[in-house]
Amino acid sequence: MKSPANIEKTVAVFSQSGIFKGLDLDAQRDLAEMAVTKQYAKDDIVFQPQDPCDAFTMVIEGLIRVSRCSATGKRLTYLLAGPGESINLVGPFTGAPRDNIAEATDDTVIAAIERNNFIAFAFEHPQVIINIIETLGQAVDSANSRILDMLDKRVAERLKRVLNTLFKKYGPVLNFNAVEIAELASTTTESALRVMGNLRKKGIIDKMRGQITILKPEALVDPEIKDLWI
Amino acid sequence: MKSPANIEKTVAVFSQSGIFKGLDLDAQRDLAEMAVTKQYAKDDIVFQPQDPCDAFTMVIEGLIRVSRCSATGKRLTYLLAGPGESINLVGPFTGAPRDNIAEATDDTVIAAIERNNFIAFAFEHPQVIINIIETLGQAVDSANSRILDMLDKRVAERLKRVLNTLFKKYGPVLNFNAVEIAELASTTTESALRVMGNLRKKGIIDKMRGQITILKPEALVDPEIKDLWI
DNA sequence: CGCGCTATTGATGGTCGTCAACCGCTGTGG
DNA sequence: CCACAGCGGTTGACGACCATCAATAGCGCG
Repeated sequence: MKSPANIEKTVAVFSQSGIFKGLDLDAQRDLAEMAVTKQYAKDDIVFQPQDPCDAFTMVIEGLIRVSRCSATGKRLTYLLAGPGESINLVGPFTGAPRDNIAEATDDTVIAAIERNNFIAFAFEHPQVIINIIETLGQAVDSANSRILDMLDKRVAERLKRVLNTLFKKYGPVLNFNAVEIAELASTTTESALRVMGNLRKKGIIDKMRGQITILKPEALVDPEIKDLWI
Repeated sequence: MKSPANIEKTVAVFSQSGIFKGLDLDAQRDLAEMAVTKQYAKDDIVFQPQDPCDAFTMVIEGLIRVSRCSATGKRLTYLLAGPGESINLVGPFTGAPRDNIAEATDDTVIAAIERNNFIAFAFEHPQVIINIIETLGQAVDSANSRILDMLDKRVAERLKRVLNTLFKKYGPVLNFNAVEIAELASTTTESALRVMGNLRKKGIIDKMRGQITILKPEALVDPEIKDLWI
């Protein structure tokens, strides 16, 4: 759990993360010493609505989907956290539960830092606080931008934006199925499938079960539109 | 500008605010001494997209609307800031411009604290940082909840939610016109008008030019649904 | 008094959510 | 090793909801 190799791996991820980037190496190593790593298998639940928050959590390896459900069971995915991304920026400061659910979409390793230790560390390193606030600002902007998209974009355009964002983040081969794409584009599975059917006919993407391949990324780009933050 | 009466007024607002609540009085007074108050008339613009942020800003009196525009000119209002609410929680920490526009909807007085002074103060009073992060968390949750509402609620339900939230925040007499309500409910002016026409026929609200009166607040409540944060 | 903005209501059509049926994998259990 | 269940993918038909356009009326301000 606390083997030197483990610590080094954790430090390596921290140093590339949006939150801890730029801290001096000693501080990052102190932090890594405080971290406990945990393993999750595909589809394991990392936290649920109602769970209080007792630890800051960052993905070391793999991918975690953070989403929120409506009363009628529709699901909105608002964060896909890969290595170096945190799945709970607010929780450690308040300890309170939120309405989100976090699930591993792959075999995943996380680093968890007990909330009080994390808070103490953050206040000793103000840049960490600033990074957190900046990231939360991006989350707010991204959510508002999705609302505007729903007002004046059709499903096809929203979906292209999602695919383009995923392409920039993960490259041309995307391991997502239609349900997951729909939850990112705020639409239904059927509509997502229909639109992707068109994109396939046009030779812009290809796909097989659970996998989408972007063939012509340039066809997805809408100039004037910023990427999403997910 | 820095008359004792002014300072006292500012302290009084700070002490009721979500961000500075609970700080000891000396600290609040120190902060108020740093603040510069400014007046805005109805429809004045407080900041615009592209404006860098150089001061933390809190409303002392009046009301400021913070919204964001889409490429096609649609506008989404995501914050109505009254006394004790801040209109830029992220900006002071990054200094960077964002895509929001802030306008006074009434004659309004704000307190502005130069960004570096504010940051220094916040780091000396960690509770302020925690309050800011908690508030940003509410903003993210509220935005996501609006997205879910657009997926599985009809315009009538969204609008009732908006009216109910405004009622709780401002009481039964609301000085908003149909355009402003539409921008809060993510719909068009016509639809907002139509729905409010129905509510009037049912005796739930009354309205005249630029003013809505809630007659039966209980008819707006949807159990199971939390209030919005706007 | 006339211009402009808000309110109001009607008519129309498009988008897309919903329901339903079907196909082809894939993995499991007999 | 095969059969079957179950899930993801695919396509079609239908219709509700609501954005859009349009036309008009009322109020306020210079």
